[in-house]
Amino acid sequence: MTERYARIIIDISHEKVDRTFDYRIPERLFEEVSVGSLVLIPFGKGNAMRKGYVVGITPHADYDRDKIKEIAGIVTDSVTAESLLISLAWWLKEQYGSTMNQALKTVLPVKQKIKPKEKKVLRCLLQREALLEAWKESERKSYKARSRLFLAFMDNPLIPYEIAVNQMNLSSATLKPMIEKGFVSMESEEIYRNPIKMKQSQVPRVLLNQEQQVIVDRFSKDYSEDLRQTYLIHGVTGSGKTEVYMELIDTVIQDGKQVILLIPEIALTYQTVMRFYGRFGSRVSIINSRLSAGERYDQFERARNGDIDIMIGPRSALFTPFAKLGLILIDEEHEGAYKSEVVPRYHAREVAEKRASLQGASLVLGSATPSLEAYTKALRGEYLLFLLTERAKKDSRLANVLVADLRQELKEGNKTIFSKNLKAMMEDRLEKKEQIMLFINRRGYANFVSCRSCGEAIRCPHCDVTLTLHNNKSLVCHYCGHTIPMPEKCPSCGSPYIANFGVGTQKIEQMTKKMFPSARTLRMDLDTTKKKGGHEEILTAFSEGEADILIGTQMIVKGHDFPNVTLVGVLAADLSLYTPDYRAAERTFQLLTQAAGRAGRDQKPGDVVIQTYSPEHYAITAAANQDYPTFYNQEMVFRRMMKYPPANVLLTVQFSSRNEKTLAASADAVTAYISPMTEEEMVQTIGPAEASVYKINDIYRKILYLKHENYDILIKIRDQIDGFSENRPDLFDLVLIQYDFS
DNA sequence: AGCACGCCGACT
DNA sequence: GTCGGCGTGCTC
Repeated sequence: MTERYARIIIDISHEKVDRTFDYRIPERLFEEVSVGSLVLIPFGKGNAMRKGYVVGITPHADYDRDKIKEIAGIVTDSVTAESLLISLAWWLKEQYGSTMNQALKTVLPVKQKIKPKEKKVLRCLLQREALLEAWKESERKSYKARSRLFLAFMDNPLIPYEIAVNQMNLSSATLKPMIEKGFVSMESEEIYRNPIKMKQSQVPRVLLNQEQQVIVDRFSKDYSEDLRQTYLIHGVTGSGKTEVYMELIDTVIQDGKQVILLIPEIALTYQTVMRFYGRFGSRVSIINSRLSAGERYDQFERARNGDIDIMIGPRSALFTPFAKLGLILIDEEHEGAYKSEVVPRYHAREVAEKRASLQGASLVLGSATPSLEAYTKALRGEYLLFLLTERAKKDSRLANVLVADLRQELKEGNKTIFSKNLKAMMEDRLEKKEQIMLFINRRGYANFVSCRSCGEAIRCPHCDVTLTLHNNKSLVCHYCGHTIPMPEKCPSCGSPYIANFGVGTQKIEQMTKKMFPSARTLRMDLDTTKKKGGHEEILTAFSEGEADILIGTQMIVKGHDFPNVTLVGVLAADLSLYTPDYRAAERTFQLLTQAAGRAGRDQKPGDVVIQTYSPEHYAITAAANQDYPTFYNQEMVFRRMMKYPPANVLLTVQFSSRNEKTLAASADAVTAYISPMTEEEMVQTIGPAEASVYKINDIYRKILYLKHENYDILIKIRDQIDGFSENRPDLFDLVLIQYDFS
């Protein structure tokens, strides 16, 4: 007789039980129990019934046969969304390499806290006299735990249960008899949270142009015919993708289904939010990283209860527990923020595809500069591609782009950061009272400080990077935050001639003020937007015309509409082009295209000046011509030649350790161990090599790259590495191995 | 989380 | 000796 066992996670959130337990599946439940099921199981000494999630099914349990208990039953009441998310967690674990717990925490972030709405409180039932008496008694008998509690009650008759357990180290073994004796009572206090307050304004429905209408019509037709697939909308900046999204959302919620809209956090501005509120009112909810765990829980709860139909948010909104999901939209699909930086290192696009297929939902991706991955799939016919080539606003045209060759400028003796053309155009716009945006892909005052005598750069003692000068008085490490005051003289040779190199936003601002003394400038970078709402504040000030020139990093090129901006200057396009990353050209193209899209959003024509030392590079010429297909073809030649994604799958294995020697030994051992398999399967192996920043926070890192066209083979190799490292604690106890697929 | 076990001081 | 509080460890 065959037996089946289920691997189950107990529905209690506590570190100690944060793992799987095996249970026998009774034959009568063979049909019903599958990965993702929510089941009832007897747990612990008292066999108390608890909920558990089935995360795996095996024919053999690796636990003492006699001690294994049986699943008591299955929980059926309306848990579809939850069990679906559990199976999604399982998929995440398999696909990206993490533990089931890490995957579950990603998918059910609110499971961390048990019912945050309810807060348990201990109330003292003794009067002052009796309390004093009880305390003396417990002191005399040296009942330490009780004594601590009584003492605390003297100050306050109400003590949160959590504090009693965690800080006062009281256990239920102590509390239970005290409750029975009537000394204390346990109460749960309801805490009501205010829902987000937003007024609903009536936004007039915009008439779609023909290109937009084509998308809506096709989607609606497919949707009504129960055809679910992935669509890629490639729309130039300002082509009105949001209007299309709203129509698609409308189609789906009219059908009684729910919608998730993913937006990069940085683009989740007040303006955007208000547009959706205006159209869909209180059926919309928003999550962002500033919400507290409780507020977040509430929003997910509202989704679960069916109080809302639309969830808008960053990556994590993907796990909104909608039971009847009909559509997932990913705006700015190419954004790096859609890739998780922590284990499991999932990509929202891939997870969205999986979730959509699990729940029978459609997926719509939108971008002005699609990722090579998405565009490749669209060309292969896996996605349905739509184009939006016109700007939605009447009379608004794409900007004229001019590329300024900085090598030439230098030859002609121009040592400022502004090329002739840019300077002339800036003067012209200031004259006309039109606005200018200056874009630089760096923050801080300068890249690094170095000595002109000995050439030594000042470096972070914990990380393998140079320190960055801030406000001309302190040096900050951008990796670990280590800060020292700007030294008077060179720490290595003592020479007083030390100075900053490179250019940052602060320096640009200073130089701009020098060159255009009458212009009012605003600066926007990580430093000026650190405080809450700083972001919004600066953008609002600029859009209300409080400044003539906005200087900033990446963040100024996202989203916002500034009708009065007619000139955009990209000061050094090369900065992102020569980073040690195979995506450098793609990212540069995207940034330049987005930046160019900021100019001339209204009737007034716009100009863009791209300053560069590599005017002939295809990422720059293609961006200047707003020519995505040419860029795509060129870049794909490079990716195919180098076997980089999306031509191949790239598995990055990162080894990290505080001990440099152990690190090298373990990385080499792994490489040697997998070499028979990599040779047989023709997997291209690079490394192990030191990471581009070898040391961060005193932890050394080495990288091993594996390339192959077949995902499954790389997964097999990953599993081999996992097995190997588990069997060699001598090498891997102090080494952390992390995987990343791209 | 919640139960049981074993340790240890207090009381008879 | 016994009783009972307290801290810890385990739960398939």
